[in-house]
Amino acid sequence: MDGQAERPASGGENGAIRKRLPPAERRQQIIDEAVRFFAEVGLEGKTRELARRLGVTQSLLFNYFATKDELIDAVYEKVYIGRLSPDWPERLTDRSVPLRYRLLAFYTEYSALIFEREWMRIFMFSGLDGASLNRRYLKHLGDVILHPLLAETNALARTNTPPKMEDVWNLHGGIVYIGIRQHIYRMPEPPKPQEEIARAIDKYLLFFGIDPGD
Amino acid sequence: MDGQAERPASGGENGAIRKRLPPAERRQQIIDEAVRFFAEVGLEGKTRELARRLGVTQSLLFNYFATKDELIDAVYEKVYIGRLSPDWPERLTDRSVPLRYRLLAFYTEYSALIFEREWMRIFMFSGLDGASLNRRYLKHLGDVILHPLLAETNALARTNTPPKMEDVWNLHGGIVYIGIRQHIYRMPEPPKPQEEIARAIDKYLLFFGIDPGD
DNA sequence: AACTCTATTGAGCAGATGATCTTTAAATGC
DNA sequence: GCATTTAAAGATCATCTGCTCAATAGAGTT
Repeated sequence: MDGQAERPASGGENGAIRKRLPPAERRQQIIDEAVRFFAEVGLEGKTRELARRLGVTQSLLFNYFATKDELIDAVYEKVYIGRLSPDWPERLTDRSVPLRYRLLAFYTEYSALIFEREWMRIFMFSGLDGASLNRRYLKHLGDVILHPLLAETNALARTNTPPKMEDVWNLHGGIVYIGIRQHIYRMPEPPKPQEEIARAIDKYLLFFGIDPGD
Repeated sequence: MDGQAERPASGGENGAIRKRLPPAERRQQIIDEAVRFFAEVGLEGKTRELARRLGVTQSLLFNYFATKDELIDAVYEKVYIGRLSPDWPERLTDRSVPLRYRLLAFYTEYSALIFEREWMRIFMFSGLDGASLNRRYLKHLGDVILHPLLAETNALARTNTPPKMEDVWNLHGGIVYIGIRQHIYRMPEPPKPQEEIARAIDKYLLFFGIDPGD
């Protein structure tokens, strides 16, 4: 009933011979492209289109992943894993360093990791989907980053209104929103994101009367 | 080849007679349900499922909307229209009122409008989709709200670092992020959103040395 | 060069999906 | 009560989509 079917590989667009990779390598190749693909079009992207971009047949995908959901799980894993470095909780609570520097260091590194189109979009797609990995990530973020950060702020706050968790979320959200604007809404990148992050942090510290050197 | 086909109406779940509404009313009913439906499952939600929720046949939808895209456009219109009240630019620049009150008034009203699951999620879905209405909305927001707001801040700022557009975006983003957490990531609602908004505003004003009474 | 192993292709199925068109029946006017 | 109008249902199409499986051919071994 078809007569045309798929027709990739065997020479294809470029002259590259793309057949018969070692399975581990092919699997990785598929995941890498799937991350780009799903980040661009969403999790409802079709396997045939993904296969076309890879220059392989659609059926090959199911040789490496039993179902599309399993492929998406691999994409989640690849994207979520390693996004929260395990040494941050320690560094954020190192009181030998002024809080301002700790915050600057954290958000400089963190924004470098998350202000990236693939991460931002897949995070948002999976969030809208209610993916459990997304919820776990946010809980983890709260536990190991934001909550400690509240404690650090509390330890230094000089105002009579004590810092609340919501204040930390506000700091965090204001910074993350830079990436949302850029990668979800595709607005132009702000001139100097690092500077905006620094200002957000200073705003936060000033509100609680925390000196830059504390 | 079917033998079963769709089978809604004619009594259905509840005893309500649902046939033969006036076209304008039916059209509105479809749009209303479509907003809820697409907000929940995304724009790739299937017309058959939407029809099932409405208790009508899938083919009826195409009696009111030529294509699914046309229905989605109607959803966009319903959701986006009236979200930015036209009198805000005026009220935001009324210098007889302290800036703090103007900001409080604006964000109290604005958050009441946008901290709503349907809006938040359809806005995000359409943003990820690159919908032109989404881009126009953000441009409009920048032009009629945020840019004037920068001018107002500038007029009152007492610090030597002048306010920048990015500062306004940071204020805005930090507030909007409250709704994102709640409706996109489905985290629990903060205890008192209004209070958090007030604190975000005060942080902003304090950073530029603007007195609450100014 | 023949042989083996298995990564990859090619063909196709079953169910889903947007859309079309004919038929049915609810409301209205006479 | 009957005819007319048209909202809604019912049937169905062409295509798409995730997935399966037998056939093919690339690369290493002998």
